[in-house]
Amino acid sequence: MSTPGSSATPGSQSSLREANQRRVIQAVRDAGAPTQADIARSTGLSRATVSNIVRELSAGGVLVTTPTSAGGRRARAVSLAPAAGLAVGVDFGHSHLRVAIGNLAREVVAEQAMPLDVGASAADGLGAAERLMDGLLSTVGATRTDVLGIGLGVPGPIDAASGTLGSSTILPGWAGIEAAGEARRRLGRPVHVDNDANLGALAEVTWGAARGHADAAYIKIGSGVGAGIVIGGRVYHGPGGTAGEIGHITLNENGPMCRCGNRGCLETYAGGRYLAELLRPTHGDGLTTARIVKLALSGDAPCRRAVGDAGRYAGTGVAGLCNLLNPRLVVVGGDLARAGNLLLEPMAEAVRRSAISSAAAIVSIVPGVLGDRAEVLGALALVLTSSPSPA
Amino acid sequence: MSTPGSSATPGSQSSLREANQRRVIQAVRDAGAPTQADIARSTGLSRATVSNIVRELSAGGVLVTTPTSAGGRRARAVSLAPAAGLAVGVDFGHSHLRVAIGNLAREVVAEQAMPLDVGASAADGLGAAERLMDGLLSTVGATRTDVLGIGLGVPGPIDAASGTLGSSTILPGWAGIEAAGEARRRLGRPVHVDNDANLGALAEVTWGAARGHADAAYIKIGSGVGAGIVIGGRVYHGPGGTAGEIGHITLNENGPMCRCGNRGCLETYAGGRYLAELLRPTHGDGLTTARIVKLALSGDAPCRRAVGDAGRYAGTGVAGLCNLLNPRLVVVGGDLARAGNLLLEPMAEAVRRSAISSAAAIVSIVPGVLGDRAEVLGALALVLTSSPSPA
DNA sequence: AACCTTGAGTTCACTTCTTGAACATGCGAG
DNA sequence: CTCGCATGTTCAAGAAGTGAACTCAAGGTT
Repeated sequence: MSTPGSSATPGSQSSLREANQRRVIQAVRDAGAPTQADIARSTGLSRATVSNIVRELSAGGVLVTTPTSAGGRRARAVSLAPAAGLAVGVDFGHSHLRVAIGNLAREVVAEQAMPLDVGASAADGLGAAERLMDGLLSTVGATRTDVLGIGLGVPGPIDAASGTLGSSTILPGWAGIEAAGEARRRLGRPVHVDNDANLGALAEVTWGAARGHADAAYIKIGSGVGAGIVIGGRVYHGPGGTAGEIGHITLNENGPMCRCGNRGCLETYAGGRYLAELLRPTHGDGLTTARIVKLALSGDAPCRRAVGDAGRYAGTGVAGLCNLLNPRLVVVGGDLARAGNLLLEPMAEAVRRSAISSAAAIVSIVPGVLGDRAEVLGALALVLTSSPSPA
Repeated sequence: MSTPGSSATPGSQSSLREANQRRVIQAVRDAGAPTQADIARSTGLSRATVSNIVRELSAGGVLVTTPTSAGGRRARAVSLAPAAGLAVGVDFGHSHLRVAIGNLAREVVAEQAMPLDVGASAADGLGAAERLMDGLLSTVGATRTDVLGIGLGVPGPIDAASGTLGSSTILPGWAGIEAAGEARRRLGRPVHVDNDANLGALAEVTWGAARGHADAAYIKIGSGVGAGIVIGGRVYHGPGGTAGEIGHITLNENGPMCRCGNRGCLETYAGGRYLAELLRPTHGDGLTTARIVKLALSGDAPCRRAVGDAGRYAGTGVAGLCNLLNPRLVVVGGDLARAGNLLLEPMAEAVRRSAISSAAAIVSIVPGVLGDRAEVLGALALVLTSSPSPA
């Protein structure tokens, strides 16, 4: 009776069966709504085996087969049972809160954003998230008990294992908060946490520009700079849980002071908050990253220059990443990425210039396709991939 | 007839069988010379299965059972067949050639090094390796047909998949050579190639300082600078096959010209060849890395300073690596590492200083324990782990 | 000395799984 | 309208793991 999740003794036939069930579920997850034949091809299993496993998992309520409305044969799409549960993604940005609800078939069924004060406490933020989530759930006729898990995105370094935020987070009200536990207590459902860059990477690799790539890097350039590293199809967190902090590699020993306590970090040359500082003499106070991008796109010379330089510096850092990890694809996201080629061109140029030739030759620097939804969608994907109903 | 090594399609029964064969072999390796009952207990497999697998592998010549000399029943110790096959590791350094022979029990049974001219052609080098290998084989009473595979270590970037050397190799006579194929033709046995840093990483993780670590980095500082990155227990090569080129991350846009064509690469600040350049005014021509280390250890002030500075610069680069990958362990090897704390202290200090605090806090910078044998042993491990008879 | 206990390794019947082949089904192209 | 063809299902055969029964030998017990 399809008891996935439970693990049989390793090496036994039933463990093989379970492994193959996981393979099938993973294939469905990866492909969205494949046919059984697709699954057979992508997993390498025989059609017969796939047929058996799909029947079992359908009986167990894990998968559903949609009889191709047309009524006939020719492709019965298999997908994860939507009624089996919902996933909630919550993204805390530096000035906004965004919540999305999706089902196991990876369809986003509801999504909403609202502004949130940077200085808000963790309690305030979670309270707002709670209300937003409940509101969205009621619009889709569901309740909290339908929620399999909640993915939480926070800016700044976080240990995904313990769920504790580092001190250098962008949200001062959150420093040192054991975010995962706190959210679990308030929301009453399993919570998974990760930082914004890792979630962006997860989203882009699941739905976006890096789809189908087992190895890739996602660079988020917004107010700060961070990276999500995808290795073997999964976001790599590293032994310490905070991998991907590309924003704080040193470009210049004697450079500007960074909020992390070092000097000359990449972030101080490419992060939106530092660009605002740079542009203060010409543009005054209150310049946001979004505004800088807008001005740059409309031809404002200082802003164009600032964005271009940010791209060059970011490219130098990415070149280092390319030397170390030799990826085929680097996806660029975050607010500053909305400047398009104003940012990407100098960035790609810097990579070609600074990376070792064998690394520069194979890497493509492309913009993310999910925009400011990347983080919420990643939070959603976090639930769908990390605590899947059965996987 | 026990065709281990060849991998069946994942998910199939035969793949399960292979996995269980590996389990048994691993158990034997871990325990030394266990009985079948011991194996059954430690693997969780049934005694019947163990019996079958042991019979197969014995017939295949991989395992041997010693009939407890006493003649009777009661514990037939199982061990890896020493004669089942040998692995050969070959390491081409910038000035030497080193060959080691090991058996499936991971014991090194013969090892020898000889000087080799830097300018030697690939054909010369392979010829010398051939003679050295044959000589060593005869000393252990074996022939080439006993060799299961040959691991080849070369300095410089190499695509492990295609086996072609990049142009920036340290050995000019090898540039563009399709090393794996060339060696296979000459030596007539399966050949696996990788670069020196990756092999050092593999060796340290298999036998040395990083043993038991699934994630770690190995930095080789010798004439050049390179890294081997271990992720999930395996050396990570990246999509392009040349990951780990830490020697060519840019520390200074306007720094010294590097042989890779860029300027201010880490290698130009920490690589032995550049230190020799730096010390030319005080010490004249012909300074080797080994000599610099020796002088530094014996108190020569310029050399101490040069080594210390190299450590600081290397540490800055390693800090970037720590920010990106957040490892718990960084092993330092290569000729310059023989300077011990003269190099490691400033290096660790630079990491503490330049890496983000969460990354600096958890990382240990330790010296490798395999010295200049690291690469050969890694080449040996390459054979034992990548195409192991069955392992 | 004869006997019993105990654990090791093997054999056998049984069950679980995967798989290739054969088969039914229905959409598209010609 | 028919044929080709890919899809999904069923079936029998083969591969593999497992518990139980069995053989075997050492070592202690009576």
